[in-house]
Amino acid sequence: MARPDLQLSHLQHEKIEGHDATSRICLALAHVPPGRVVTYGGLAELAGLPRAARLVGQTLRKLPKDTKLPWHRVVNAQGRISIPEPGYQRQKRRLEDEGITLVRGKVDLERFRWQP
DNA sequence: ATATTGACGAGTG
DNA sequence: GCACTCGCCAATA
Repeated sequence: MARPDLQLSHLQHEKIEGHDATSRICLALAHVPPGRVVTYGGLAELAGLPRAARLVGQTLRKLPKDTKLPWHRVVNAQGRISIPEPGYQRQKRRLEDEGITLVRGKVDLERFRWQP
């Protein structure tokens, strides 16, 4: 992995192709707008890596704590937060701060899923 | 080079 | 809804 955490300013107009898996995932993630969410599998597809949902999880897991990337906008296919405490609370808080509410522990994907 | 490991997902009972 | 299995795939060990 050449670049574990790319800076947003460097991502904006960069092409997806030609990067390693980690970079492509970060690039795709940087495009997910506030107030919307994507699933791990969905992000993998956006990154051009179909069926690499687990790789997305593995990649997000090691992002630096102070990353500017919207890691919190990624939930699992059931709309549930997929990380253990204390991360769970951190992510939930961040989502709610963007107006994304969790009903019975789940995000309503019908309403908040982002589709470019 | 082989085996294990998941912030996963779809299918089944 | 819950528990389990199986397939997936790159990173790690």
